[in-house]
Amino acid sequence: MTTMQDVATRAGVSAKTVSRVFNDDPHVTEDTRERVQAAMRELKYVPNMLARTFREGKSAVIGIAVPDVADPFFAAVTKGIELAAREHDMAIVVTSLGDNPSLEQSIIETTVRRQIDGLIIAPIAADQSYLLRWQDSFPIVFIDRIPTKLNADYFVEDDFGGAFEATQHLIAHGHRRIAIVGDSTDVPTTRLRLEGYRAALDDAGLKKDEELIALGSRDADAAAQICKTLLALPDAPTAIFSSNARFSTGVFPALQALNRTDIALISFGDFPMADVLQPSVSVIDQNPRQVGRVAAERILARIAAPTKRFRRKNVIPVKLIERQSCQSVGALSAS
Amino acid sequence: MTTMQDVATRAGVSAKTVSRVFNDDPHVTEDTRERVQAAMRELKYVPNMLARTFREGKSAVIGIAVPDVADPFFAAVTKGIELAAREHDMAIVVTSLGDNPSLEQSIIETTVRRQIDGLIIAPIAADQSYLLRWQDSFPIVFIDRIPTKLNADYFVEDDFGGAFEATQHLIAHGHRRIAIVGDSTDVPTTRLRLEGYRAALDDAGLKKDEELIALGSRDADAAAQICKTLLALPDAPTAIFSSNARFSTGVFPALQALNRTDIALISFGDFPMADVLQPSVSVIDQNPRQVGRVAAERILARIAAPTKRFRRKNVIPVKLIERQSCQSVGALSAS
DNA sequence: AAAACTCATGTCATCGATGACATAGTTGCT
DNA sequence: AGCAACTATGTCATCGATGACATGAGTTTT
Repeated sequence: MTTMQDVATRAGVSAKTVSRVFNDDPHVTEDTRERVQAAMRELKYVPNMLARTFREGKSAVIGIAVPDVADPFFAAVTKGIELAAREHDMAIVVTSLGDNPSLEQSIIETTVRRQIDGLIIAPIAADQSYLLRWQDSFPIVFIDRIPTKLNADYFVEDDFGGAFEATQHLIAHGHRRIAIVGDSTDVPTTRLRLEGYRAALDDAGLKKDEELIALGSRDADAAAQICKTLLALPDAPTAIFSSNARFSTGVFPALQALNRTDIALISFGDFPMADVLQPSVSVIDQNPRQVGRVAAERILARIAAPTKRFRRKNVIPVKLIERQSCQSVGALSAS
Repeated sequence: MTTMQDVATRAGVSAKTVSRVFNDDPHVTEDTRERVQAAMRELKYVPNMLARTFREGKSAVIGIAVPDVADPFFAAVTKGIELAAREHDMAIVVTSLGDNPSLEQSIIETTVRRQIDGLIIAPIAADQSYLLRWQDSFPIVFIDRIPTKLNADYFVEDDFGGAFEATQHLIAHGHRRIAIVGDSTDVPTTRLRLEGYRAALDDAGLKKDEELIALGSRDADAAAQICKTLLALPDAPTAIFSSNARFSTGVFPALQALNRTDIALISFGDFPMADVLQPSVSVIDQNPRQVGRVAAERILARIAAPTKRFRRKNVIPVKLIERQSCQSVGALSAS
């Protein structure tokens, strides 16, 4: 590997001068500059970022930790972060936390040792207090899920509002027995969505039936399974509110397999092909790319102005995209 | 930030001894070890990876460059790489190349400056000779697309075979006018798939009609558009071979919008919900996660044994997943 | 013409961890 | 006892780039 010293020797100057040329320092004669640049070209000099960043103590890297990079939602978030980061010559190191909350801390800590300049995290555990000690080393921004036992910036979707709207939408279409399918209430997101669901039922004066609250699934398959159980109930639901997109990709096929596309479905979170399924699935759209972008911009803003004050809690509005899956049976077949 | 020197002072030893304790060097008395460990705990010492890796000249990072991290295929590849990398305590830095080939080189070069230990790339440009000079610094592995103007390891799917099989499958279902939709033949992948398609037609003694070869689209929307054009042809195709999954997510809705789900469709590359669409879409499955894993393992193997020889060209078999979209009209409506 | 000032360039130290080597103290063996 | 072998620990240099400061040559000022 070619170093500045190599270039310096070749050009007959000191390493410092090479550094100056490289960094466009005006205090270099045109003549020297050209000789150095020629030497750089000949030796194909490439700066060693590791040395530079080591000296600065910073790595020009933003760490990203999400439950699963392959999940379309988080993949889109990642893309949003990446695009924003690139505008500031920052790279991103990405990590999947998986679904075992007890591993979260150690996975994060290996990331953090790399002297990242900022961390964007969608946590899976029920306690992020371990991040406290890092907070004055670099900015930390939570996305999708609020931090627990820690104060930090966060950008979350309007979980309560979205769930409320989704449920209300089902009610408006005449549904009275509405089930909710989701993961664990350990996840703050799910908790809030459940609350939104409950509030909408209350609002409409509907009875809340605990047997229609089907939480606790771990993946799409489990969601599909629980969906079958729900429909086998003596007093089965006529509509399902799927509290996240991942589960919707399990619930929809389950309904289809049972030939029960008469059951209304609405999903918190858009998902690929939701608009071309039959029936197309109404969703609460979260704009993940935007979430990623604003989170990254917050990190960058905090790096640029460490003392400035920012709004901690940021709720990103969600949008109901109405498709066919909530239409009443009559309306659907008539279409 | 706490350094080894801080810990050393606190424990009344030299920094080197702290280093020894940290690295489990046996030449430390139990007594000293404990004092140092206590000091580390009190000061919450965390090693500075940047310093370590700078000294080693390596960063314990694998660089990944793909056209788009948010694309489900590449997201899955990334996941596969990440899981393999983590087993070796390596992090991944991810970069999207976008769709402008002329930017590829500069994007890669910013990644490469970070002294990555290996690079996994799915290129978008038509010339990777610029990577030549890096080849003896760290292993480079191509995925999905073979390198151009460069010799390097690659792991690609069986493009020719898969396309052949897909086309043959359509022929077996009675189709005689089969269109192919894809991006540019600048992409080797597409070129090979086109060849597979042509070979299958030849094999069956079918006439190859140039107007059915609809390449050149840049995204799903363009693919949808071209699909409409195809169907408006006087002698329109009865089947479409979509040469990649991304485009299939454009073609399918287009067919549906035109109410032409009688047109058979097969997709090179599985995509989310393909199995629950109506009709469900037959695909050539590529197993992206596996592609990611083997690519990462090759990187790791090359790092571990720099002189060992490996097979350069690796073709990963693909698998036809038969669903409904190629069934003849009669069969489908009867199902 | 001497003093003051510019400007190009160089020298040295530094960032944190760690190899190479040094040193002082201890144990073991004849 | 005397010397080798070993052990615990320390000192120094190093990785590459770059800030702080130094130097020396040339230029301006009075």
